[in-house]
Amino acid sequence: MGPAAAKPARHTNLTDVARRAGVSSMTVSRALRRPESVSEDTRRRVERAVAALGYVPNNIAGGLRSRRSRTIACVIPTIASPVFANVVQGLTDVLYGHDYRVVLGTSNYSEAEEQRVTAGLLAHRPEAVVLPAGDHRRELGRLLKRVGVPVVEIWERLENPVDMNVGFSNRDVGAAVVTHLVERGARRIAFVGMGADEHARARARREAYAETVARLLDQKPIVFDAPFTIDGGRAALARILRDDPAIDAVFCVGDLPAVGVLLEAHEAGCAVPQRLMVAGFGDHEFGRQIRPGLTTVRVPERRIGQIAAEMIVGRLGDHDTGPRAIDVGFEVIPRDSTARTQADDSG
Amino acid sequence: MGPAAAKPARHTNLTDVARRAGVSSMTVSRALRRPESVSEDTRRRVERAVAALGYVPNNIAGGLRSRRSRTIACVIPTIASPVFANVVQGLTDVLYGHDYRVVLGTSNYSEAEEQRVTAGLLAHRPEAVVLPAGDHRRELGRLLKRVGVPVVEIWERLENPVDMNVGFSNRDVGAAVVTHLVERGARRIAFVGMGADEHARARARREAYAETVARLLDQKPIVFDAPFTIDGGRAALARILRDDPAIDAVFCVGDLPAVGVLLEAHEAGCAVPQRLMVAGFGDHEFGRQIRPGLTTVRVPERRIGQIAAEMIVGRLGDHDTGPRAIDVGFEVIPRDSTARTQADDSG
DNA sequence: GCACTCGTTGTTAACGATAACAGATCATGT
DNA sequence: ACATGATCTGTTATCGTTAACAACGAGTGC
Repeated sequence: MGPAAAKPARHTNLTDVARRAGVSSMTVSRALRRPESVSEDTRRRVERAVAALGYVPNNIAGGLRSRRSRTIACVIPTIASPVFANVVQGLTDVLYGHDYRVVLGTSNYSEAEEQRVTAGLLAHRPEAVVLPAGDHRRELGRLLKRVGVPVVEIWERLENPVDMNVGFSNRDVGAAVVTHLVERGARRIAFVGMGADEHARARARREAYAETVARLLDQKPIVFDAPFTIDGGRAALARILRDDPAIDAVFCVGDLPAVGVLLEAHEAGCAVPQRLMVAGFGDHEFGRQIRPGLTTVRVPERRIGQIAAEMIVGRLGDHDTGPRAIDVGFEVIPRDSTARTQADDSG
Repeated sequence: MGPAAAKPARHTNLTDVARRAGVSSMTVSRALRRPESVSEDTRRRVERAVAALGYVPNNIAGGLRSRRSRTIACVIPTIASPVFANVVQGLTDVLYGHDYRVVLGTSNYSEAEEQRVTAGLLAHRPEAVVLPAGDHRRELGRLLKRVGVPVVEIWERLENPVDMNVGFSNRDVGAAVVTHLVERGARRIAFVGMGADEHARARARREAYAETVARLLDQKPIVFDAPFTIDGGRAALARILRDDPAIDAVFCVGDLPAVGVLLEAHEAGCAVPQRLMVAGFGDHEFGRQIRPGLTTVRVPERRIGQIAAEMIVGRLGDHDTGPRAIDVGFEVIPRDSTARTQADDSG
């Protein structure tokens, strides 16, 4: 152990295997990648030599020559969020089955970082890049275009994707939830948003809320902003009950504040769903466990990752025919927080 | 767009840049990797040429020659668990700062899969491998040893790590929680475990529980097994109250069943913490929000990833002097579920 | 003025695999 | 018997970079 790091040792390579198997290295390469293209006898001898020498293929060398790194880059804001973790899980699930690996980068919700990280990943010559739909830097778009690598923008369904796109429409989400509430008897619906922290997805939900209450109830939007936390939701409901008691339903931008609304309602003696209905977004575990159960919207996160992977595999394979954009939709999960019966409604 | 996938196009390479800058490609390489090793003038000319041509370095080629892929492999059971997601986040946080990328693999809690995935990742010649401590297959250990790549086993602190190791001791966790309960006045403590699903970490906690109740209370272990869910915890407490009403504290193998215990206690009219104290493990969000708050154990997940990364960077750099094993410890978070006062205790 | 070092740059030969092509062998049909 | 094609294997050059070494000029000390 000297002071300097030991130079990584030489591994056994194709030539070693070839020598041992008594064939050329090209034959070994073939035997490993397309076993049906060599004779039965050769294949067996190569297999034995590989096992005996413990040969591990070197994708770096192969990738250099063939220009196919068998690597897909994925840049997300953070992995420490179930949303993106699930997407990545779906992505790897499918890609590994096709012998692609995933190289991960995190942008920590910073566009500058996203740009830097993506550029760094490109040095590894990924065969495709996956990143969340959103307000990328212009530079990043140009970089990706110049490199000419296939790109999948995920999560949000876009009007004009850079290349490929899988996601759902947050506008549709807003409309669906409001419609659900109205069907259950809501007559005056408030929206709990995130104020200055509002991102594009949240904005889309809010705007769709506004349009839909206008259309179905002829109501003006009533928006209460609060931090995206349980306590934020509590505070929001306190204000709602004080400022506008006629409100009989609340649509929260996410499940966390929605749970806060439920807890505050319980303490304030405000009956859910009889007096007030509550709906959130994201299908957080909380909402499933709390009583009454929280009506919410479930997005097929994992499925988004899987579909992105399938698109990539199709594009890189020899059957580049699949669609370039897919709307995976979402699911409104009705639970007790909006389970108002006709009898309740009349009260 | 023909039926076959287009062969990835040739990118601008070092030679292109060199030609434009009027130097040799070796000089460009140096200017990019160690700018201080070329003259001021040369550096500027190279920078300009790089910018003009939009050159993106090719790590595949560089890695082949230098045998340094600047890639770290990380194999975890699933990314869709906050535990591992946080570890990976910590890992990438640090590694990206040192210009390493993380290639991810998931084993889905299967040893066979772990073996396969790791072998696949090794083809990309990672400079180190990170994987959870645990019962790897023998083959895997041999493979890693033969390849000679540095390995960090994470999460659990091991007696005999394969190579490097960062984690905490689940035995210490068990002892610390029981000690906490005893200090708060517990006299008869039950353990809610996971029965047949018990993994090595859970077992360590259970065994330490048994030893510590023996030592401090001269009590025999009282174990109730239940599924690792909220409902499992509910069922476990129902049995506890029926079978052994003298029990005044419950240590659950995880927060999920512990929350179930809390909920069931509430419904059964069993006062927490006065009549019964409850402790869990994992610092799940639930436990923070529920009332009474759940006493639990917090493990510095992200820190584990960061330390693993630091160990790797040290090992691969020219200062291979750091420790090869680190116990990151853990933190008992006392909340109301064990906040019994002296007065309570006497009742 | 000579040997020597230092800083800078260039030249050459890998790294380990695979694409592309060429050659060998063998069966088959005519 | 011979062309034809199918099947299998070998040879050569190459992917883009960097390690290793060589070379050169300028400055330095004696």
